Amino acid sequence: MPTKKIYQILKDREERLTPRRRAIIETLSKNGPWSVDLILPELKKRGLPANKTTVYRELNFLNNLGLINELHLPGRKKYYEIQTEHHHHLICSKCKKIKQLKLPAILCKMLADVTYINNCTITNHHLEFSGLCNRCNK
Amino acid sequence: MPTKKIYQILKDREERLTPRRRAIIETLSKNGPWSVDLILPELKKRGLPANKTTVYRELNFLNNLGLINELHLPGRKKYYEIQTEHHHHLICSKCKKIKQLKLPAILCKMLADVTYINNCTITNHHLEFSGLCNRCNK
DNA sequence: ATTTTTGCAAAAGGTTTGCATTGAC
DNA sequence: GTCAATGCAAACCTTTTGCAAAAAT
Repeated sequence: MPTKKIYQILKDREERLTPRRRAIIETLSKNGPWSVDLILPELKKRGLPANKTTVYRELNFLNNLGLINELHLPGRKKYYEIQTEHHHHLICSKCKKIKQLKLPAILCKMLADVTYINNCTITNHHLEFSGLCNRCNK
Repeated sequence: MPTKKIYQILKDREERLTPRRRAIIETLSKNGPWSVDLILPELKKRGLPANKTTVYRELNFLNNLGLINELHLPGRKKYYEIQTEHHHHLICSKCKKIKQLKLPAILCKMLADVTYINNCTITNHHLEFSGLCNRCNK
């Protein structure tokens, strides 16, 4: 979702667009799963240092509006991503970094088509791979 | 993996099989993702109440030996499962319970066959669904 | 002027660590 | 007898909450 659309949604809902909120949204719009401790230095770089509480609150705010997604990754930290094209993640067993991956289209479609198994209705899925990322694979 | 095999592996490694360790392994061998707070009452039921620290330590011990798997589920708690048949999870959006699911065999095989994407080597995957479980689906 | 957002400090929630004691082999 | 497992308390780390001050509309 482009940042402009997010700003529009916030405006429609009569939510305020403060400098810090804007900076957090802009940061999130860059690739990669984001955790609070990754976001904080980004904000400082942009000349809008914020308290971590603010960032936590902002992430919950955006998540509750459905504008970002919480990821379920190993470790204690919470990670979020702006809702973009459907994709999956690879956690590199060597460098521990998280990369975004896209599945082959056929497989992707097959997964999306799974809507019912064992009397369970399926509305969404998270697929996470482990292995070696392109850098560590060399 | 059957509990007997686990006991054998522990024996081979000259690790001790204490009553509490055995009770924890037996508990884990029952279906479902297990967190510390789910395991504790099980141990009490079996007449072997344990301190939560013990359970945390035991789970790390078993995980480090590769006998159980840590799951990546929403929330702050850690969940583990004994390595069984390959399967996936559904997190019910209504009752929040976690169910085990098996994918259609074709899809399962296709996923397993994904070993290389974008210069990344893939060795494993976790697939987690959200939706409504069989009970909430009625 | 009113309501939200922000920062700070403190609390909460889950997990880990240090250390003395108990128990397995 | 030796070394690992256990319980307890305290520390730890990430996230949340309460409250007063600042900023947005």
